[in-house]
Amino acid sequence: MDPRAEQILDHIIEQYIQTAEPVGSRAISKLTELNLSAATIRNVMSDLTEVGMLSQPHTSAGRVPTDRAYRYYVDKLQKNKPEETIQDEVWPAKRPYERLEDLLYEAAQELTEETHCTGLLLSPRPASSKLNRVELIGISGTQVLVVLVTQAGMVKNRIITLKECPEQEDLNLVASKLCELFLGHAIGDIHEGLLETLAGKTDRLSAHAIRIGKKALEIETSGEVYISGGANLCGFPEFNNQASLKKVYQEFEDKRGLSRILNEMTRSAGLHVTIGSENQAAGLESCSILARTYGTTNSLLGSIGIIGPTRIDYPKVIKAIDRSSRKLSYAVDHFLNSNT
Amino acid sequence: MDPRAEQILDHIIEQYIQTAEPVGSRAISKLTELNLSAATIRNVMSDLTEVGMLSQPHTSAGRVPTDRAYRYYVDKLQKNKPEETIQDEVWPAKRPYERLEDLLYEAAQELTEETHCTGLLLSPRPASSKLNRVELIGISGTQVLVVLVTQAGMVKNRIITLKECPEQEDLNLVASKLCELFLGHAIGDIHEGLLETLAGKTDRLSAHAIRIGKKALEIETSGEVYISGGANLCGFPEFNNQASLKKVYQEFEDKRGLSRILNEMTRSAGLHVTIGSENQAAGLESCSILARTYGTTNSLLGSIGIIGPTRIDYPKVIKAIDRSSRKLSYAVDHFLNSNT
DNA sequence: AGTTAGCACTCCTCATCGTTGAGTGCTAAT
DNA sequence: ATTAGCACTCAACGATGAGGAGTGCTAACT
Repeated sequence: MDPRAEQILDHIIEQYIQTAEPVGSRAISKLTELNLSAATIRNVMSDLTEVGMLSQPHTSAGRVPTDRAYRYYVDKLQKNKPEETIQDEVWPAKRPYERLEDLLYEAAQELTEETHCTGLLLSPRPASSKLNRVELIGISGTQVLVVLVTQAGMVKNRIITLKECPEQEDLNLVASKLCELFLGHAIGDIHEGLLETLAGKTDRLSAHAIRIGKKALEIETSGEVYISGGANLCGFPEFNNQASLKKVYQEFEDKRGLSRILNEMTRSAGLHVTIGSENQAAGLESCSILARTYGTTNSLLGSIGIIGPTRIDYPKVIKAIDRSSRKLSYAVDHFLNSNT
Repeated sequence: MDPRAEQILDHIIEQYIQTAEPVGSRAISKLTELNLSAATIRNVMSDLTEVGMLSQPHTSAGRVPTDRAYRYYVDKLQKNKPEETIQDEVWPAKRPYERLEDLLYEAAQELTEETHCTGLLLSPRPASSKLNRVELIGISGTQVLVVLVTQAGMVKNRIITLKECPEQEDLNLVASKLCELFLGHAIGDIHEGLLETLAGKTDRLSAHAIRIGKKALEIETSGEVYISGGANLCGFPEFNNQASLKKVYQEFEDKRGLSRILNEMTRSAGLHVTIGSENQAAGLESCSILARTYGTTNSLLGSIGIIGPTRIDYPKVIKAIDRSSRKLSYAVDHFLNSNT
């Protein structure tokens, strides 16, 4: 693409992000240093419309960037990013955190306030969390309360039902056996395969351990989605009617769509952006989602980011998310080290 | 108040609930069996306006019921209610529930779908829950994971930090001592007073128990608010602008206002209704909240209900809530009995 | 050949202005 | 006490027209 056309497109996008109004050729001619007449800009705009970067609400209106234009814009932003000159951001811990979740929520809320958008957070995937502790507590004839403590300090509990439930003493033995054998392994891995290593053993304890472990370690493979500041969407002109808001809020309730998108984003490190129709969720086709992974140096735990209209201030929001995710990573690292 | 005026007021309210449009004198004259001319109706309407039961959007529009009118209407509905002829509603358990919460959420969702409003649920107040089991699990030098199991089958865990943490063996002894002494007592009561009964004892274990129990049993005194179907509010004509929606959604996020209202409602058995400005929460002055307590015969656990615009179909919604809360009570009872 | 001024054209926006109609309040007759 | 009649109010609607922002095209300019 013509470099001059690129420049013009950038200006149109930035102008539209600021004003939410279709951008005309005159505005670009006046507001930029290009010293080009409106007529010239018009020719370029016409070309950009032909290649699907701009659209017109109606014949005599200005131009609006398409999803494709935002995609191009964001890709360029990422490419020209100053080479990760980043000093680690420090989290000014306001108070000691008891639970990892508290830390995560606070980070998301801070990001929400900073960007005036809606914050998204994907918590660490339980199945990928490393086992630190198992406790089995018989609570009735057939039911056992399973308490799993991960090395990330998260506590999960579930109640499982067994046909025949061993005595509490045996449960304790099974629990400590599981701990001993699988300490530090991902819970999902233990459940999916490692338990089988016990299959050869014929002692009573191992048999119990397999049977109970198979149920006790069955755990969510996706992280949980936390949403903060959903009401902020009511501030955007693109959501000025009930129908458009309803679609998004429905996605906020049935979180499966968001969960899929955020889990997908957590598969590789760094910033991920999905724009408008790129979102694989029916209600989010007029939204953009930006999120960045957080975690320790050698493992991605989850993602933190925001959701807003496709006309979102990408540069500003990306900066905020970068900072946020770094601060959060720092804090999580600190949290984990101080707890082991 | 004149019985005829009452009749007319009822008709106006019911008409307005159906149409969401100001109701005129002609409509009442034609639609009712009263055989009164529009002029007569007008006179009555004028009186009703004077006593604050009706209001006019503008001079030449019909009348709209005020909050006070809805209050009068709901009070009458309650008074004329057929004397609790109620057969217990049965919950057709679709699947076995592992956790009490699952049961509660499903009840709220069912109510939401039935009423097309937004469902509210207040879960049992942890501090009022009766203790069934305590486990103390040391997870680091100074931190102890506390697992509380209530007799309602709810599991709560928190992490507490102790200056000096006893060995796991001692923790186990403390836990079983606490269990033994306080089984079946409300956790809040134990924390507030019962622990003191140990103060006389001078043995090491009792000292530990007081110190740890004071921290371990510190627990929320309010139930948690669960909201289901928030997007449904987007369907009502009264919320057809961003500002009005935003106010309500902000209350959905910072749940303190709703929590206060629902907790208050749970103090006495039965149906509770707060209408418009009666709601002690800034964002809810154009909403009505209806909720009914649920629980076992001798203890109120929480409340289930709905929130919608003040122009809500009170008779229908009240019926739905009554049914729902009875079904839920039945199910909770069943759940508790099958688990002990 | 790229750029630009000029111009006709489109079409949204906004204000104006009757018109309509639903609804009211008042009065006088029943 | 009730009601018919009537004047009045005011939102809603549609038509009309001016204004203006913006476009696309063409012809002239560098």
